[in-house]
Amino acid sequence: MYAPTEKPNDFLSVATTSGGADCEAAGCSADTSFAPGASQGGEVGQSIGLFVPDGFEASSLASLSVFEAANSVLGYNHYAIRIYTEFGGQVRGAFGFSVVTEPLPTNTLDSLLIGGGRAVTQCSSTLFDYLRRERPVARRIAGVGLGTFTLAQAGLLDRRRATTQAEFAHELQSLFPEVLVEGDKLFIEDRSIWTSAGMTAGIDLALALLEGDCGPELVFAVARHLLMHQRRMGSQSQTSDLLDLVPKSDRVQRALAFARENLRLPLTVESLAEAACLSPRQFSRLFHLETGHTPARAVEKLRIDVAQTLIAQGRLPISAIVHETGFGDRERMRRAFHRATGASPMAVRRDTGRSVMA
DNA sequence: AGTATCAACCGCCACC
DNA sequence: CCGGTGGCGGTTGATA
Repeated sequence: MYAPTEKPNDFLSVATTSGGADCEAAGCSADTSFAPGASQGGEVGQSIGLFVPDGFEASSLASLSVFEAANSVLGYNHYAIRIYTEFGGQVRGAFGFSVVTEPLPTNTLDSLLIGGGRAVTQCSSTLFDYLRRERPVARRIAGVGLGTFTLAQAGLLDRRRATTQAEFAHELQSLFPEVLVEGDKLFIEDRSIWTSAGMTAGIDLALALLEGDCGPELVFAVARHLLMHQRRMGSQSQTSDLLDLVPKSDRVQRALAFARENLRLPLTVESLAEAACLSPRQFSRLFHLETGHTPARAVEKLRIDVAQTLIAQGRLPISAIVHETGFGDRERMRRAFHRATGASPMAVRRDTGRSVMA
């Protein structure tokens, strides 16, 4: 659960002077009315900072939307959200737009996220010194996507488990042999250092940070606010088969949406075909053509994915998860898990308990 | 472990 | 003729 920070905050005053429109768009209102350490509605605010290097990718900013949404759901600024560069001022993203930033604060940050990008050149040694200095002070530090490389270069990931975008995992490992790279995970936490894969995995990481602060109920509300179909756990593979389920036609998309929303129903090919307004035969054919999966297999993958998430959360008994995911009975779910993961649901629960929250 | 049943899948063909 | 669609029937695999 959330532990209030006792640290002073000298950077909030900077925010009122240098926080520009870009900063406000990311959720940090220039006239933010709360200050960490002071109560509002019985809650204490926390500072979330994102460091962006020159040439950062826009997806680095996406993780901030989680904390912005949390503020929106809560109805007040529980999180003070800031974007930083080494010395403040404008920084240019990989795709041409600029963001107004503040200089990195000292001894004040509760959580620091590090963004990255393909176009990012060498970061300065001052930054690495800063990260090494802040690591024991900040409650948690996270490398989002290629930001993992910055943490590795600063030596923060030595003998720690870490992940990054799958296509750069090999490079990360060869450049930094001391890092225990797990290139297929969505996100990993190892002793308060978090790392994630690229793109939307940063959002999943941010949701996990939020859950640590405020509990699962707020996370569910924020996920709904962000119109996320389902949350993904860190242990899930970046190359999850679910990511392949991106059909081109409206009709197959309708059927998939129907399946996601009605996972508890039997979901036969016939019922999915009806949702897609196609004959079962044509639906089957089209579905396989567009997703590379047969309808029954895709439904099973959806069920397993949701079941894995619920199992990892550990809040529901297996029998309730069986019902929620439409498996019908424990034996069917156990067999489906064994087919997909080679392990039983209980083994997955034990495994995720170790690897996600370790 | 063996068996019956049924849904899913897929090749083929016909129709529009 | 071609592409999209639907029906039929055999095979396969999961389940009871």
